[in-house]
Amino acid sequence: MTTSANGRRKPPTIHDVAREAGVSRGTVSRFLNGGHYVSPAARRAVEAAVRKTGYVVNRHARSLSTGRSDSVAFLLTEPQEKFFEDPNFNVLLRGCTERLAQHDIPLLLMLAESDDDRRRLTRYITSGHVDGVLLLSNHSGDPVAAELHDAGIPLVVCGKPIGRGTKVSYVAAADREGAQDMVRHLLAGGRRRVGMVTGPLDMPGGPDRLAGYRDMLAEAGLPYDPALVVEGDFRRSGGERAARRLLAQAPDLDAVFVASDLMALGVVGVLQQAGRSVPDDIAVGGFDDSPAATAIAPALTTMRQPFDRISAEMVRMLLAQIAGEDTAGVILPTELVVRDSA
Amino acid sequence: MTTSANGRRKPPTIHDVAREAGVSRGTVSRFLNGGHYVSPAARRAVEAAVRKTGYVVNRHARSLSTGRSDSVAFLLTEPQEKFFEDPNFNVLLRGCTERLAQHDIPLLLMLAESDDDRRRLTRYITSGHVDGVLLLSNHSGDPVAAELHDAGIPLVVCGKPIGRGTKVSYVAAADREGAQDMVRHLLAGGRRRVGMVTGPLDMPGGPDRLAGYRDMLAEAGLPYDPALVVEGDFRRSGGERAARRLLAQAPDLDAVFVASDLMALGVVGVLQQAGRSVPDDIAVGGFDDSPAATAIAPALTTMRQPFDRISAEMVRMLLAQIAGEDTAGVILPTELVVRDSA
DNA sequence: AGGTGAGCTGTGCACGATCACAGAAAATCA
DNA sequence: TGATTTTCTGTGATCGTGCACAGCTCACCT
Repeated sequence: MTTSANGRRKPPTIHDVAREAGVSRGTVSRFLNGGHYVSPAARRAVEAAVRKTGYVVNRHARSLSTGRSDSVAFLLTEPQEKFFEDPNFNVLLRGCTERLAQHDIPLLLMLAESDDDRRRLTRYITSGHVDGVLLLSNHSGDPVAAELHDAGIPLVVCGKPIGRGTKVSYVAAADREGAQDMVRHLLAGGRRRVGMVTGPLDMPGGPDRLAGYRDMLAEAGLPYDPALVVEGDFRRSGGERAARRLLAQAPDLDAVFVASDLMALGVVGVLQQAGRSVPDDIAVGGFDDSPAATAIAPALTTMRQPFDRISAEMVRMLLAQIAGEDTAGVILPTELVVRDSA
Repeated sequence: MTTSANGRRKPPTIHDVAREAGVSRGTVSRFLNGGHYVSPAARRAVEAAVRKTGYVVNRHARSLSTGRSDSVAFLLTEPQEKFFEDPNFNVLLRGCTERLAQHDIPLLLMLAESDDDRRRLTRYITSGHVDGVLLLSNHSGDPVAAELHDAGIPLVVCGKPIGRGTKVSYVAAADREGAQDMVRHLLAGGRRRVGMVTGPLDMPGGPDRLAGYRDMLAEAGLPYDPALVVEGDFRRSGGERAARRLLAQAPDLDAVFVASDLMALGVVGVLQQAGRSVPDDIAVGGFDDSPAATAIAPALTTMRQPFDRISAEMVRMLLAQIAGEDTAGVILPTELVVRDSA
């Protein structure tokens, strides 16, 4: 362990360990990677030498040699707050972290808000610093997914991509069917003026949940009334805005299907402030079954997205791609969770 | 651009570019790193060759050669939600990202919740994958800071470390003086039963803000009443809990100094629910001047932490350390922002 | 005894870049 | 003009690993 001019230590190499242990580089390398074909005596000597020298592997050298980096990126291409305020995001992130941890792979969170960030991180990723990318919230116009895919970087996006552009792998919930189930539930409760707050229509989950809503109206023989539908942004504040518009445009509505729980919180709040009782006057159905759903009164009736399975599937597919296999899209079923709001 | 057996492209190297451009590797390398000592003709040829081959630098190889990785970690060693719900965190993170962007350095967010994560990421970092670490929220018992420091990794922590352990660089606000200013303001408003909700006493900002509070009580000749002081956790829910305890222990209190805005939101909410008017019955002073401070009624009187300067200073110090310089601790002044709550 | 295979070990090369160095060409100066 | 500097270029050597290969020892089997 030597000291360089500027006072920063120069870390020991595998060579130093080998010399210290009285064995060759190859033996040390074998010890570090699984430990097969290493005699007990050599093993003990190397263990001691590693401890004594304070050796840690140089990942640049290892990666250069193996072509792998043993790390994965979790890429966000929208303003931080949008994710951070969303309990679903936390669940998803934690799920992916834990699954990857089982393979001893660290997850690096990367935030790309500006175009400048986007370029910098794309370059960073394509230059090999991660083995693959988990991508959240790609707008239909977002070029990042296509760029990474074209660069040959293993990639799994969360949510079914909108534009039928490049053929990227994705994991999504059954948005259309889930929306159908929820609206069916609202109608079964006797509601007839059922409004909807959609997600952004250029984002995963936007159009499909709207389509499910229209499916059920048609099946029930109810007309589609544009005044009953408002586009939101998956944020709480967007839900509040949407609820105010709905009350103005269609004061007689008796139910609302809201395309995310976070927006639903905002909707319920505004409805209550306006003197409407939930669910007596207006039933509210959410989507996600996020932790926030039970944090308000009345507890939110919602469609559960299987976030555990989604994150597990995302990681599984990404690792498969990294291993050289091809993967396609996966759609997982949702489940109606009936609570008090509908 | 060849295709390997499993269908994954094998990326072009600097050698391919050199051959394509009809120059040597050295010339290509010089072109990539600043472009000095490259003739106009060679420059054009290399530019064209890079475009044609789709070359991107292999950062593992570069890092192995240079010893630098040109990336920095932002390390969080507490549960995600704790940061994500805090608007201050967003400001700080964005500030650091932007400052680093000016040097074209990507910021990698790393979350270490479990001990297992902590070990994995420490290993990842010490094995050279980042040039330095910005660390948030280190408890006094948290060994991460010491480990990284001992491993010789450039490191700057946010907030003044509690335990006088290792000598790590830090950037902090003037917690004690800021607390003094706020309590002085409350006393100047005629309040005499001034309570306090502290931060965790084993975290930066915890003990010092409490000390400032006691300073001012002493200066005003008021006794220190333990019933007026409750320890919080810097979270909104913790503020709510603390407020309920304060009301129970000291129903006659007429002011509260809360050690963070987020907790103050919770405190104000509980006080109002209990029928106390803010600021008429009870004045509330916060700390941070987070974006949340103006999101409630009454708008929060608070101590502004100069987050812009804090993030700028953290990045400056980290880059200085990476360049081989030594850095110490920096304390930046706070500023009283008088609004409606006190 | 001789052949076979498994366990273990060391050596050389490759990974893809940077960098120091030496030498050639062009520009400047006396 | 020749001497000197400046610009430009190509060639090893190097960074610290992993991996293929060859060789060596030892146990086991026929």
